[in-house]
Amino acid sequence: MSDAPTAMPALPDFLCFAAYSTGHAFNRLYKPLLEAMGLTYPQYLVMVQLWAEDDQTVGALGGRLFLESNTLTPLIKRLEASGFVTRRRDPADERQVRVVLTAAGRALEAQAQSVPGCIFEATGLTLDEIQRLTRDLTTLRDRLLAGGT
Amino acid sequence: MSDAPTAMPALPDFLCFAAYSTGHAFNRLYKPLLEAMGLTYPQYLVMVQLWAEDDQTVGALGGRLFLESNTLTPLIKRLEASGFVTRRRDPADERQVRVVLTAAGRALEAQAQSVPGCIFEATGLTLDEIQRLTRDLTTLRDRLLAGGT
DNA sequence: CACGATTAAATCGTGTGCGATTTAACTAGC
DNA sequence: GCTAGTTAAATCGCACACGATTTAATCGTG
Repeated sequence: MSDAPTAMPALPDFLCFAAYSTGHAFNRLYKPLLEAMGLTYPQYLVMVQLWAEDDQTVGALGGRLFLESNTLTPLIKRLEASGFVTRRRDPADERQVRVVLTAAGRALEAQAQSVPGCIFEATGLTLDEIQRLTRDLTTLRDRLLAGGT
Repeated sequence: MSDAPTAMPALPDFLCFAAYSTGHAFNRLYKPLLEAMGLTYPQYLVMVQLWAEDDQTVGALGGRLFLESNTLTPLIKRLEASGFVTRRRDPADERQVRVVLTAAGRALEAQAQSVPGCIFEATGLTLDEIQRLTRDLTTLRDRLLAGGT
């Protein structure tokens, strides 16, 4: 095993800070694009999932986003208030709430088509570089989540 | 230039989501370590800066963290309430507030010595891999921040 | 069938992030 | 040396995150 750092490193050397600040930088870049559609970034992530597969439970959405109902319930209620989704208890299991797109929610996908391209341009990276970085980060994230257990 | 994606990709393919979720995973890993010291993760980032150089203005701290006074002022007030820093107007320029470590704040650095090592272990990466990923993310972040102008 | 254990959402409180505005202090130009 | 413009913090409102708890529904075992 390599040596762990002993002295306190400087801020720019923190991998955690690089991830933290890059996440916020993405959020700032997305904000004006999504604001035009009436979405926040976490709301956009929920919509992306519903566009891929409609009629999902809160738990299923949260499982892929690594978020729980304490965060998702109010977020989805705001999506409902905006008219993009409806929420209803699953008749087969009343514990679960199923989230379903409205016509307006489905229509939003067309407007969102240009968003990934805009973000891609701003990264200044090639598709290969993006894929590698995404893979590396995903691996790291899964290790961190496993280590926290 | 490479082609930008046209169809809406799936969630795991989003680089932004990889950064977003990795940031949260780091936060969850840090939480129990920092909680024992009475800090949150953003508060820890401020303390790391003050340990490197004491007596900084809110603006200087925010410049390196990419945060503004709307976020930092209440955060630093909580650090003050916890007894780790003091805040006082700079006599030479009363617009600025200088943040200074207390004895308790300086003492906390010793307790924090083990934190980077714990995080390093959890990443499962080598120092080289960490440095490369940190560099790649920092480059990306700076491009995103520049693009948002 | 009963009943304790488990599961899914919702609720609550605290602490960020951040756009927008406000307040106070400095600076520049006349 | 006065005033317009700029700068630094602070304030305000809203939307996440998340630990902890609560509520309601289902499951498992006898």
